[in-house]
Amino acid sequence: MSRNNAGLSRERIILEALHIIAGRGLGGLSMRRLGDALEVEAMAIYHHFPLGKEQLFNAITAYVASPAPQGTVPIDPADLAGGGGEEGETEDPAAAEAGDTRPWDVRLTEWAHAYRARLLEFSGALSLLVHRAPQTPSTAATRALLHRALTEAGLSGQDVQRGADAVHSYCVGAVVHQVRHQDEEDAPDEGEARARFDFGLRALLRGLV
Amino acid sequence: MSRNNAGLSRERIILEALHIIAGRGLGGLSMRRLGDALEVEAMAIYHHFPLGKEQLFNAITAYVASPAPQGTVPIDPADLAGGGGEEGETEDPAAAEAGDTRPWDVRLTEWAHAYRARLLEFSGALSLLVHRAPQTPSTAATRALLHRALTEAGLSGQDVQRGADAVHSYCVGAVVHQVRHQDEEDAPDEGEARARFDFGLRALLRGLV
DNA sequence: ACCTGAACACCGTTCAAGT
DNA sequence: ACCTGAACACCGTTCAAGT
Repeated sequence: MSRNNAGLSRERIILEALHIIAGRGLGGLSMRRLGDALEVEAMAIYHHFPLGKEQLFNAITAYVASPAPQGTVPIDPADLAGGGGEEGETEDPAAAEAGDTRPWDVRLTEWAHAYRARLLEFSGALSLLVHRAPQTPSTAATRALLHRALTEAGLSGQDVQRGADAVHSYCVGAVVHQVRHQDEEDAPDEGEARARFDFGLRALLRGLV
Repeated sequence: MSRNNAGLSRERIILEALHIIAGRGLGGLSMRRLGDALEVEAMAIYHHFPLGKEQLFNAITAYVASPAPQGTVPIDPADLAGGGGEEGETEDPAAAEAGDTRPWDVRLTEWAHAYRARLLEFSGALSLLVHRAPQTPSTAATRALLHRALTEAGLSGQDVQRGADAVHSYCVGAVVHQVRHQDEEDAPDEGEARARFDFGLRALLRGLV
């Protein structure tokens, strides 16, 4: 029991926290329980997140809201109150998208589906997103992607930003709506849930252009 | 200090809880602090919410998500796990709306603005909505209103339900988006925030019909 | 640098007791 | 019926100490 290097890392901590959240809900995540799962004293976590649980929540939010290539945990010692991580580690998804020659609506819809899938995968942490908007390479890439697509669609001026906000809002809202109602008796299965998501997304895009 | 009837009620408790949440955030709401604010021992709250904090959270969610006439607190001893209150006390907003002869998009937009205002007013409790979908007279009235409006707009079959979900999703998502980013330096003022909300809502309605 | 272990203030909830 | 007050298990975090 008396080791002094348990191989802890921000990434391991975040992943284990997400695992606990998936199993017991956000309220079931305590520093002590997280320490147990990592086979470490709870206080060891504070060496990696000196600002405590709030900073851990910020990092979890940045991870969940960044549908980047797997393993790309934002690593930044300064994701202080209100901020998120900053550094990615694999190739830049914005650069990969820049040369994409497919129609704007195909690119946008593909992004929306990926984002939706990510939020659903970590739906237990979804409520963290309500009061945190971390800035990561992934969120910057998303903004660039949405702006390029909507500009190509014919929007200009402030309509580009407003359109991007509308698309982003719809995606988050649709996932929240699904998660909110998923325990009801007449809840749709994943096929119908996705069909509803697409129905609204198509309508929004149609009305936007 | 030795009174045994402090005039506590579910409504007073919910209102005081909302006041604490507005001032110190959801994490700042504790049963002990709530008791202090109500000038009562924390344990007195359990007489009105026997299932504890979880039941209180459900009741708060039902209150926030029910933009009914002021003072209409859902009063139901059985808003158990996952459920909300059931009984309203003032006149039925669905009945009031039934004879509304204005165009469908006007009625729908008016509802959306009222709902948005309600969610913004209690934005500190917004994250409670993510995992709770209370059923109240107000939510039933909302469903009826949306279905009537979208049917009048020409939708039919499952498109009515899908369209209603899309509108609902967009409204919640837009408020979440605004609250998420409201502490940033380039955050829009309320005028611009509302303009963005309208921009997306109009686009969605345009694409829906 | 990385982790432990005791300590402190606070928390949700139970339960027996008061009126 | 409505509220109190002590008690219990648990929590986040600080701090001095170990390696």
